[in-house]
Amino acid sequence: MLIGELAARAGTSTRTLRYYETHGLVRPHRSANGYRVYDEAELRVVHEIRALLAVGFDLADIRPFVACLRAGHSSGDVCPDSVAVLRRKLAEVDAYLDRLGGVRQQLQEQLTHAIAYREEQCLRTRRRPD
Amino acid sequence: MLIGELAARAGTSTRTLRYYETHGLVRPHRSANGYRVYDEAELRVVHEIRALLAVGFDLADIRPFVACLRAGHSSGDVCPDSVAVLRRKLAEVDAYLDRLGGVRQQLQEQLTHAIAYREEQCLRTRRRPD
DNA sequence: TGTTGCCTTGACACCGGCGGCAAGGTCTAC
DNA sequence: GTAGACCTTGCCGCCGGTGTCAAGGCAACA
Repeated sequence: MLIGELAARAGTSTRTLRYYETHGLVRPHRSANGYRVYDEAELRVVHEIRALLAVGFDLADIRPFVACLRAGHSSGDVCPDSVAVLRRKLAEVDAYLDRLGGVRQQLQEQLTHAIAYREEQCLRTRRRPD
Repeated sequence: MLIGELAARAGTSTRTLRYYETHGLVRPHRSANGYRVYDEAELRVVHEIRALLAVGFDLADIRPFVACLRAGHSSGDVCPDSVAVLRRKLAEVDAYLDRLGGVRQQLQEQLTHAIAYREEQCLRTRRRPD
């Protein structure tokens, strides 16, 4: 399979596949003319990468999952390094949820305050019309 | 007040203040020698900018708040444009919280699955030790 | 007069995941 | 033989807020 076909089947671009390669995630061999040649298993790898990116992982975080697949496991999740990343990411997400909850609350308060202020101004204007 | 003093008092850098200026948020006048001169009110403006940045606003979102302060209001929140931004941001945060909740759940499931798989492998190994 | 310490503008660097273009090689079909 | 569709490497651009450096002007004090 050449790079264009893999890109099409994985729903991404050739540019992206080359980018993953420079980061050690995808590993084609080369045909005599220098073209990248991918075997079927790489399709699965690319899907794993895309799924994890969609969740918010960066490429460095994804590496253990790819290694896990490459080691022959049917899921990229089950190797120790992957589990460690999953745990860390879960903690990060929890922390971010906390922070975002605080932000939400602050925004809500600012909004409430602003609206109350505006209504008060409105009433005051009615009482003393220009 | 020159730029260095404002930076020190606002807890930021001169580079940052100049950057805000290019984006129309801070407005110094100039002394005869070309130096930026800030009056006291600008300190308040910079604090407003920094507070909103910390919450996750970008500079474009912050503009109405600064304009509101500059219009003489004691809070940057109370003008219509600021309220509109607050509403929009609140909606964005809510959407993001939703999405992040989904991500959290997916991570949790992957983790649960991986751990279950590993335990099963562990037991199987015990039953058939090499 | 020289040093120090402020100020000025301008411009490059960073991060991450690509998009997109250029200049060129390769393969296939007509 | 030539058109077109693929492939190659390499490099710039983007986004946003800031760090940092260069080269120079200005103020004040010894």
